[in-house]
Amino acid sequence: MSPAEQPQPHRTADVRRPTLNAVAARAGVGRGTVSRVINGSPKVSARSRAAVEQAIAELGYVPNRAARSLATRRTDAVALVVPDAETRLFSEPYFSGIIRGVSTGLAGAGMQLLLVLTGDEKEHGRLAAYLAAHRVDGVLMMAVHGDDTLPDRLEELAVPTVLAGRRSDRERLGHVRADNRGGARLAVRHLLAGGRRSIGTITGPLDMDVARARLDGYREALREAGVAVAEDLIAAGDFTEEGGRVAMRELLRRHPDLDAVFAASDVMASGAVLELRAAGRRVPHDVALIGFDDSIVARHLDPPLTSVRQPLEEMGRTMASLLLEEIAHHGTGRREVVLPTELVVRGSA
Amino acid sequence: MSPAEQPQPHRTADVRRPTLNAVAARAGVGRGTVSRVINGSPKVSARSRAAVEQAIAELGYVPNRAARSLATRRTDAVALVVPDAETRLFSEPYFSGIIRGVSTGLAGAGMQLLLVLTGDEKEHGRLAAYLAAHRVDGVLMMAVHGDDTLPDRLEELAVPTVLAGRRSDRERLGHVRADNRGGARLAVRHLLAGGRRSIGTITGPLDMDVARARLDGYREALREAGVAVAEDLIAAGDFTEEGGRVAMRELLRRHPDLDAVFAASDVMASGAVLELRAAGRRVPHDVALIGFDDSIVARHLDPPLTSVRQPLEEMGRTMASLLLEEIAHHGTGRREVVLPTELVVRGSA
DNA sequence: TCACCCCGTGGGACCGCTCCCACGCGGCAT
DNA sequence: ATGCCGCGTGGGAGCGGTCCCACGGGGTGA
Repeated sequence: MSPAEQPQPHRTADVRRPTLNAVAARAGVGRGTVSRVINGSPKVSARSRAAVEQAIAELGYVPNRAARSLATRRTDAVALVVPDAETRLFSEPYFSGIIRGVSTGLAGAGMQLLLVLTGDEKEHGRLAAYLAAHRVDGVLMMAVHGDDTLPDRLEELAVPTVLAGRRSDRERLGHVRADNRGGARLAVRHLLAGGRRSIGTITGPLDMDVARARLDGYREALREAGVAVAEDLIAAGDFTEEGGRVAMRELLRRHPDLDAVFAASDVMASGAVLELRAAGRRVPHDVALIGFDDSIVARHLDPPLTSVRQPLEEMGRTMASLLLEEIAHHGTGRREVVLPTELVVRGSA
Repeated sequence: MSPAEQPQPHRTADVRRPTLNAVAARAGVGRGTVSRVINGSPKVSARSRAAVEQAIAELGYVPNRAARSLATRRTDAVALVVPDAETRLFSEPYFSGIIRGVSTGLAGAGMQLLLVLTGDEKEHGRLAAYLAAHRVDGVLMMAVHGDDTLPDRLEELAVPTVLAGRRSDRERLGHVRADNRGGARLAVRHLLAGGRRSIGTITGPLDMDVARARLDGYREALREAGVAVAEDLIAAGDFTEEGGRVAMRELLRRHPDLDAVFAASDVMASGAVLELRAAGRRVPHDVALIGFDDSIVARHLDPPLTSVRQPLEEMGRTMASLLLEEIAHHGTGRREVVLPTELVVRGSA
């Protein structure tokens, strides 16, 4: 950090809060005893405990986090790292849901949540050092890309880390993800159950694990139904609306007779709808359509989009608890948790 | 905080980071000098500075925030408080845009961003104490309700605070808001320019300042165009889709001949669209429609919704800088900043 | 040449907490 | 009665910074 970036020195309004010493004096006990009461140590007599608790209440004492942190070498804070490029994704329920869960999960443990939006990968070196340097007890990362090296750096630095989603199926760090494959299977089974047989899919970028998993689920569902998987019914999108539109156009060109599409995201599905409409195909009459994410656009599409929902809040809570565990018992954690998805049936399929 | 809530004691991996003392030893200078270099004091000879900077680089030294915080009685952190009830609003670009701006604005000053989701108002007492107790240097609050007392508590506790939006036109705390009135005026002028004359409006809950401001803008635009404001062209919504739908139905009942509607939010507009469609009115042919917020639903409505956009990221940045100023020069701040809105014209009007 | 000043510097004294050692005291076995 | 044990307890010694005082040395003016 260059000197120029330093905030100007100042002092906050000098209303000094009561210290642990003040509590001790008022309660007529030593500092050690107060500390024990605050930290719930059992080795305190009922009398002392009562006296201390009363003094705390009377003084409105709240422990100074910085002092505690300095002494314990803990921070009681974790960082939630969100790549800046993905902040438009904030707009998706994805982030809000997960953040909510994370927040709930942490609050119970008295942990603070630091929100860190990172720019490009160039910053990652600095960021890793920053996070490692007694800043936070652990790190949660969202929207990790397959080639993101920040998690590895954090691992080297022995910073407990939990990811939302994995970078690949060889992910070594602890992470939480939705059952993307299972969700895709649900979607495609639903299409099959509706009598559709020529089912295309619009995938996400295949260097992303989610995209691959959803494609796998598509393949599995067809296979288990004894339907041959035609490779030209698979079109690659990029999780954008325009990408979905282009992919849909391509699918229609290759298979004018197709009667259903599973899109690996709602946003791509919304692009597909536009293209289908332009091509004079009615949804769901001519072509049934299912998306993934159950995002806001799903409800507002015409017709409303059938979509696969992930248990976002639970994912967030799980991330929090995995991280807390990893923080408490270094190295024990590093587990992966897969949570079930669910099909939300609306008008489009 | 009850003892039971306390995290179990533990130590993070004891890879001790270099301290300021280590840097001093390595550079062959005193602690004071190192501190001066880090904090950009001019009272350091070039020779010492160079030596210190080299030692810092070699050791990979990063100052310990807790220690600094303890000594300075600052935290270099601010809290962003978001009412939990509103977290679904995360889904709106509103939050993501503002958070982004805030994050950018703070990063430059080396400030950390603490995300705090609060539950019901009952928590506010605890929260205020918590925030005041040396936790953060300042507080940013989003989605403040007119009757929210947390800001007042913070004010009493002399915690620098900046709000997103104001609670009423008598707001005493520093805040940043969009020119809601002006935005509404833009919308209604656009409808008038399109030849519409029987223009209704769907308002938000009128106990909210934004809602009142947008209604005021509606009235002003009509008045300045010499169009009489018919009170029965005003229907109250509640910023929800269903509310928008109900309000639209009511407007159609009262004024079957109406030819345009200004909805105080996109979400309400999306409800209105459904109702208009159900009533066989074509948008924009029979009834032109404009929303507010330029949210995602706007782009995905059919037809795409003309809407008023707020400069969200700039609002966030401004909030950050107001807060930093207030923190630096206690009491100087407490300003209000109103940022201009802009009409994004799409298919619906 | 001497007094004075100022600049750069080292290091002591905190900031408020936790950790842990040592101590006092009552109860039990000897 | 004496020794021993263990429970509660007080308080010293840090944790890693900042602040500020006091001090040495070179330059300036008398």
